Amino acid sequence: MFRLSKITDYGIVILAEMAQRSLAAQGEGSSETARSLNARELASHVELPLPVVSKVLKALTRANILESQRGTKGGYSLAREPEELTVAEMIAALDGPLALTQCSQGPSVCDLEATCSIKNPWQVINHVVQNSLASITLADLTSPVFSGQLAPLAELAGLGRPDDSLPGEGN
Amino acid sequence: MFRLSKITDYGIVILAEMAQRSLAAQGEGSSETARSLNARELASHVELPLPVVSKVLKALTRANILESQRGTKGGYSLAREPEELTVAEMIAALDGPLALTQCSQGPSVCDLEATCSIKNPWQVINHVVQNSLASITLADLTSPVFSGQLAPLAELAGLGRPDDSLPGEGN
DNA sequence: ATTTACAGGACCGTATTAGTCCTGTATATT
DNA sequence: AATATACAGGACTAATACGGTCCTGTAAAT
Repeated sequence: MFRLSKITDYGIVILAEMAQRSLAAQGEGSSETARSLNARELASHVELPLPVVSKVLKALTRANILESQRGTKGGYSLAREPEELTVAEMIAALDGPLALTQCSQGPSVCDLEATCSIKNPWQVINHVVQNSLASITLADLTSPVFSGQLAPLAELAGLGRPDDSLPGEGN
Repeated sequence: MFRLSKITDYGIVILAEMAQRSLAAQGEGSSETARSLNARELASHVELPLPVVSKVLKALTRANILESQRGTKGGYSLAREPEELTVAEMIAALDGPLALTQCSQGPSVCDLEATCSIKNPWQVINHVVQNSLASITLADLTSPVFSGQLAPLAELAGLGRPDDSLPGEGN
């Protein structure tokens, strides 16, 4: 169905929440470093079950997107500034590396390798998508003036050809 | 895992095959209209089981990407010139419309709609990817000088930010 | 009338996903 | 030190989706 997993979806929601909180904390004159939030707090803020949130947080920590602190006053905090964290990275951390089709993963993975004549093209397509996702940061996602900010990006994608797919509801 | 379905993968291979054949037919001085190929022929050319190929062909026909002819001398042919058919369309036809996350599909599909603050951003991300895919045509895929042809496209994607995701094998 | 080939589903085994839970380890407090 | 808190890393299960096959019907040519 060409859809991201729910875990990834949740992950981005959670990261957006964290980015906004750290922003708010800065705004009210706290110290620069964002306070770390524990899994329970985050779960209640995004209204998702604790085990799910916990799973996501652990995965993001393994991917070095979050930093964790154990113990009584433990919790999670962003390992980087929101401007430095791309959507592509978040997806790679939670959904695995982007590989739209088998042969994009590397040689000898696809059964059709011998007969298929479009290996390279698929790999390029992969890169195009990858780079699209790498061009959007967590900061972009939480920015209140988001649509304005992303306008150049939309243009970028539009450079190719007008969007003539998705022909209405004709399915 | 954020991967296209095999059906989609096959579909693009099949379409590429058809595009190349119609090109070859033009080259050897046949009439302008490409001869239609039946499912059996196509299956043997791409070395895939007939039922699978048949399934793909039917789906592509429903999506108006192919035209079908029934009966003894029946078969399938491209409904449009390869230059007019985008990868985004092929994917939409076989994998369903691109919706990276639930809330991209439309209002009231996502459980988190009330609390989630990043609806629009997801939709924009969706569009960026969509437009990337819409910028590549079937003709691009079969072109022998493909990598050269796509260079501007790769640049296009690179405009955003260098590809800093996929941090090696660090998973 | 018969043969060929597409149309449109139903169907089922397998693999993936979503979500929960359990055991272990690090840290802060008392 | 003992205890409570919170993360780390898996194992595990039910539900879902996917891949692939097959069956019945309809259109077209001989």
